[in-house]
Amino acid sequence: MRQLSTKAQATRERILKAANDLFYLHGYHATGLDRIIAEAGIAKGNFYHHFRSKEELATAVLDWHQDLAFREIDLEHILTEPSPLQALLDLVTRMTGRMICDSDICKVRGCFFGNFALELSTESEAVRNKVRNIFDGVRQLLRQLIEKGQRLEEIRSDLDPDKTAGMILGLMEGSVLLDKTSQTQQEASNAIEFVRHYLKR
Amino acid sequence: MRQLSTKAQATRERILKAANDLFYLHGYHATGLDRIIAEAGIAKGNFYHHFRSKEELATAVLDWHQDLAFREIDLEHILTEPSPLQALLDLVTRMTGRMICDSDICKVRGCFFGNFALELSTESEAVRNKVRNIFDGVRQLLRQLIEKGQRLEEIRSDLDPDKTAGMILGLMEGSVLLDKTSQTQQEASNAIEFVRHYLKR
DNA sequence: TAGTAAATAGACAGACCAGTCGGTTTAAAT
DNA sequence: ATTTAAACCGACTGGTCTGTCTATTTACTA
Repeated sequence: MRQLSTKAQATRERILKAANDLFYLHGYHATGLDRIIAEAGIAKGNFYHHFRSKEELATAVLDWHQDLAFREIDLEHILTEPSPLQALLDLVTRMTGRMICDSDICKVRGCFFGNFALELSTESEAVRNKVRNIFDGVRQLLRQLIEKGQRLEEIRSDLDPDKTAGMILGLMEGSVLLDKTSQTQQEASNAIEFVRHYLKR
Repeated sequence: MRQLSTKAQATRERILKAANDLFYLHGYHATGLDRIIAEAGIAKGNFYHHFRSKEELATAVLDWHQDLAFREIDLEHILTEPSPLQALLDLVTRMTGRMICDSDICKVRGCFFGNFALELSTESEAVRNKVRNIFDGVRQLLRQLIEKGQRLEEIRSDLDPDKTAGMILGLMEGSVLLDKTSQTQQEASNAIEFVRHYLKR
C-alpha cells in the first residue's frame, strides 16, 4: 500500500483550505470548482485525482474544518479546565467567536456547519449526516460539562443535562444566524451572558 | 396608470408560489429559473416581464412568504389573545410548526427566512436587509408580548424584554436548524417547553 | 537505472445557467 | 372597430457548471 506523498498531501491540503474559505464565505453552490482550483493553484485533472466529486470534497472539507475548529477552540483546555462551568462558557465563547471574519465584504460569516447544514441537508445525505454527527459531538460535550458541573455543584441541579445541552447548542446556532443576518455580534454575546446566568446555581 | 390585470396577477402569483416552494425545498442557487417557469407553466420571456432578475424574484418571494406566514400563524389571534404568555407560546408553536414538510425527500424543511438568510446574506444586501427586517418584526412582537405579560404578572418581571425576545427568536431558529439537520422535531419541541417554563413566574 | 504508478496538466464535453430579443397574442381603452 | 400597450412566447446567447479524457511529469521501488 503506497502512502500519499508529501507533495500530494500538500496539494490535497491546499484544495481543502481553498474550498473551506470559499465555501465559508460564499456557500457551496455559489462556489464553482474553477474558483477552488484557481485558489489552490492546480489544474482540473489534479482535483479529480484527489476527489471523486464536488460532493466528496464537501464532506472532506467538513472533516477538515472540524479538525481546525477543535484546534482553534483548544479542546485540550476545555477538557482539563477544573471548573466545568468555566469550561462550558469558554467553549461557547470560542465557538461563537469563530464566526467572525476579517473580510471586507463580510464581518460575520456564521457557523461553518450551520451554513453547510441548511444549504445542503436536503440535497446530500452524506453532508447532512456528517453535520449531524458533528452537532451530536458538541451536544454530548456540553452535556458532560453540565453533568460534571452539577456534581461539583457549580451548575443548577434541577436542569436536564441533555435537554439543556441541546438548548444551548440551538441557542448558539440561532444567535449566530441572526448575527450573520444583521452583521452584528449582539445576539451571540447576549446568548453567552444568558447561558452564564441561566446555569449558575 | 394601468392596473395589473387579473390574469397577470394570477401569473405573478404562480411564479411566486413555484419559486417559494422550490427555494424552500432546494435553496436559491440549486433552483434554476427553468425549473421555476416550468413549475409555474409559463415561458421565459413572461417571467422577465414580471421580474427584472432572479434576485428581484428572491426579495419578492420573501415578501410573499411573509404574508403567507402571518396568515398561517393567524397574527390576528396572537394579538387578541387575552393572555400574553399564551399568545407568545402559540406564536412560537405555530412558527416552529411551519417548518414541517410533507414531501417525500424532506420531513423538516427549516425556517424559510433562516434558510434564505444563511445562503444569501453574504451575496445580496437586498435579501439580507429584508430578512433582517422580518426578524426584527418578530423580535419586536415577542418583546411586546413579554412586556404585556410582565404587566399582567404572567411573566417573570426580572427579565429584560428585548434581550429575552432575541434569545427566544435565536433559540427557535437554532432549534429548527438542528432539527433540519437531524430530520427530527426534537429540538423545536424542547425549545417550546423551555420557553414556557422559563417565562412563567 | 529501469519500471511503474502516482501526481499533475489542460483541452474538452455536455448540460445548465441567467438573461435577451423579436415576434405574437390578448385585452383594455377610445 | 381600431389603437395601443400589456402579457406572453420560445429560440437564442454567452457564459459557467461539473466532470472526463488523454498526455505528461514526477517520484518511489525493485
